[in-house]
Amino acid sequence: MAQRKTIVLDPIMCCAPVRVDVLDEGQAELLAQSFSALADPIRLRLLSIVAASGADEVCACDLVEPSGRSQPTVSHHMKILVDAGLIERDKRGLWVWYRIVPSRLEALRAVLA
Amino acid sequence: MAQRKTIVLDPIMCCAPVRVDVLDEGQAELLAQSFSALADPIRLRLLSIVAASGADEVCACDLVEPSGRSQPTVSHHMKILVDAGLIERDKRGLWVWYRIVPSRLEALRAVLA
DNA sequence: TGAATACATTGACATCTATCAATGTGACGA
DNA sequence: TCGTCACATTGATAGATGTCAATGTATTCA
Repeated sequence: MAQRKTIVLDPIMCCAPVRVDVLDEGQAELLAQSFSALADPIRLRLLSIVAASGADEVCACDLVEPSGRSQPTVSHHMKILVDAGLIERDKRGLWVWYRIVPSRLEALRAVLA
Repeated sequence: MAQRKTIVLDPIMCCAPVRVDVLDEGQAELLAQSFSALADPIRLRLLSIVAASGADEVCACDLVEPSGRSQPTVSHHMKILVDAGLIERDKRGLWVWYRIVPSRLEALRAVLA
């Protein structure tokens, strides 16, 4: 299976906005990984469910049914979002709780400025 | 070959930010196509070259060498960026000129807010 | 009209990705 | 300790994607 390294981007900003400086290869590679995490409709919906929930955290058990995918598939997608740094995972007892990482969303926003 | 439909997102905003409302399936599908265009390091660099150039437009002939890819590959990637609405294409004579579409970048920024 | 130029398209291939059934793992409760 | 529960991992498969050589298509100029 393809290995998916956890990204080590600075959470605030990895680089200047695309309008300012041409991205070097390393920056482009890291950013492409982040945007890849957003490049799937199921992952966007999962991210949105977590981000838009009034609560700070959302249980993994509440993601399977609304996503319309199997439990292993949801687990797979959540791992990609976590590895991209967009979501944090916290296991407590039998349940896993997810919350978004606002600074990472902001970092991607900054690149598009 | 896979067909790639031109996206018809509203150029300013397609939907509420992910923090506000859960994306519906149609919105997620359209956004995933846009983010897919950004999910490749070569495309990010091409976009950045066009966006960061002092001039309003950049000639296609100036994209091949800095990208380190063949001419057909660059043409392929530019088509994806154009279809995603992130870049506009203008052919004048033998040359093709590209310029970015700021409103589309802003629309993606808005979704991540 | 014909040759040269700039870019697009085709075709082929290797790699990557999404998906699910089956199975594994760790935690809790009886 | 044993069964159950919640989630992760594995393995397999179909489809998508990036890449380039070869070729096609306009456009310009002589």
